[in-house]
Amino acid sequence: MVDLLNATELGVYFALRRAGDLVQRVVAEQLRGHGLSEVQFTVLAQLSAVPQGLGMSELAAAVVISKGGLTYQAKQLEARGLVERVPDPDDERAARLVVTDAGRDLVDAALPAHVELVRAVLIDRVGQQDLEILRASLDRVAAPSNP
Amino acid sequence: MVDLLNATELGVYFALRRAGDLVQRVVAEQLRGHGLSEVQFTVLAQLSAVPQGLGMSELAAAVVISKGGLTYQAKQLEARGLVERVPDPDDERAARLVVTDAGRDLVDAALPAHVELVRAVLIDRVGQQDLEILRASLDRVAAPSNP
DNA sequence: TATTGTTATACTCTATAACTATA
DNA sequence: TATAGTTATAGAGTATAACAATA
Repeated sequence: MVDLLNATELGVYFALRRAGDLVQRVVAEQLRGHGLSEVQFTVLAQLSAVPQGLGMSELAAAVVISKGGLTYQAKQLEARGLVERVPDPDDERAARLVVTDAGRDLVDAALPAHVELVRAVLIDRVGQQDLEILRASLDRVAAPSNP
Repeated sequence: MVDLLNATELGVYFALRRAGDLVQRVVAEQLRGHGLSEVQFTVLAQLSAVPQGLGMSELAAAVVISKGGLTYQAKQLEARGLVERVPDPDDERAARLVVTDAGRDLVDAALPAHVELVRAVLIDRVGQQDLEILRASLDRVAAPSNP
């Protein structure tokens, strides 16, 4: 017999899963309206923050996807003119992925509604004074040391 | 120009996404070790709580999956002897899905490690006094009225 | 030898629409 | 007519392993 989770613990677990699933679901649905999957949005958002782009391996690790999987997504995005492959001047093997103006425009176009949605389904549901506690707790859960 | 999210709000959002993703990832990985996907585990867990089983449409709604998708999963589970289709005595059209002893055994076998994992990656990371606040906040996010 | 990235492959999962049968 | 469920189909996405080129 193992230590079972008590009611509060189980409640936290299921609430986290439900909340995470719900936010993910509505966000994914909205992004689909912009022709982007979550992974694609994540890739574009990551690249938008880094003018010089990111190497494929680096990016794959950040997005938590395999190398082959990222190559597939990079092709999809490149075919739509949202990203570009540029050679790395310091490493002949490496290819850096860089967001194009069109890619940045798409992120910029998707962002306002995205923000509105996040506010509606998440921020506005949590009391102002609880936001800080919530973030601190979830940060500990999401900490890099958490395997 | 939209109202941008402030630092705390953005922090909550990203922390929720990261925490949710992390918990989902490690849980999925562990369940794979038991030969179950998350959807399959959810199906078995739902059925384990209902001796008389659930109708396909009912179950599809609960798991948030299409009818066709559930039929596929039901076949997978049935082929492994984890669930059974039983006719509904009250409706000739309907088929109820019922968990078998083997299915219940599998859930029971997976549960202890599952609980341990949830405790390790989630419960133990959140201060005891914050668990209640966390649950309350996430419950509001996950409320049926949302969105 | 190790690493970067692509390719080829195979597989899992999903939604959709058409369909059958019963309500 | 409407609903329960299955089937057929097609598509998206993923990981894996083999590979080529460079470090």
